[in-house]
Amino acid sequence: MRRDVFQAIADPTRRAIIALIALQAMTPNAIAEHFDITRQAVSKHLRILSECELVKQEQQGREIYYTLEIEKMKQIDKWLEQFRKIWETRFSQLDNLLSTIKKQRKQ
Amino acid sequence: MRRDVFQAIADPTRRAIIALIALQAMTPNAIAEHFDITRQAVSKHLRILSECELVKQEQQGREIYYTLEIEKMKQIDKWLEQFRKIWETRFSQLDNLLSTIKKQRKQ
DNA sequence: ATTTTGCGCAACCAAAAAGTTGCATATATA
DNA sequence: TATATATGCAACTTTTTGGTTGCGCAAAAT
Repeated sequence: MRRDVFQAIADPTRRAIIALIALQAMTPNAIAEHFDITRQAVSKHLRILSECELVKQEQQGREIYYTLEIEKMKQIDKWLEQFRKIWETRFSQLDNLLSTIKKQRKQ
Repeated sequence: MRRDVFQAIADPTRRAIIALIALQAMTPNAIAEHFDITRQAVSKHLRILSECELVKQEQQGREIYYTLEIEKMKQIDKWLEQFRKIWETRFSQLDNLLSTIKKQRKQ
């Protein structure tokens, strides 16, 4: 089973769950109330998020609170780094171009 | 068909293609040479990337060069922003904690 | 003019994903 | 103790995905 962070955030429901529990730990039932799908479907999403270590569980009596492992999100940030470098370079190139034009106009 | 950037980067082959053409525009055949899949499979991936506007095509005779629309990648960056805020807050909280401990040790 | 090459598109297939219902289990509560 | 609640797990269904092969068309090369 191919389970990575990128696959985890591919599903819009999962992205919504992530954003939801980022603010505070929640139980599957509480999460399910925010969506039009059954609790079991939410549970499945949570299992996928667990499998790629994006969430962790905290048992509290018969309730299980799910919290976001925000550190794992940095993995996406890290992958994005290479592109951030490119768009920053392009921006500075544009910046150079603009200042060159400016100089030429002064002459 | 639900086509967004997050779904586009879910597939590892697609992520590799994105990284590949980020550096320079390439034709489907040239891209396919980097992988163990057929040109048609690459073509399909390129179509998905096109549909969510992550790549654009440039016809040159019978060849079609695919280039990355790097601006679109910022959409992921933007989504990540909300979490970046959280982990930066946590970091500064840890920072506060550490400096508090430091102060207490001095007393 | 004929052949080769580069490409997209359609049909098909197997595997995976996303959802459902039903059930078992453990913890609260009456 | 009996009942209600919170959850996970298994079986099943439908849709989506990632791949294939086979085609047709247009541009290059021969």
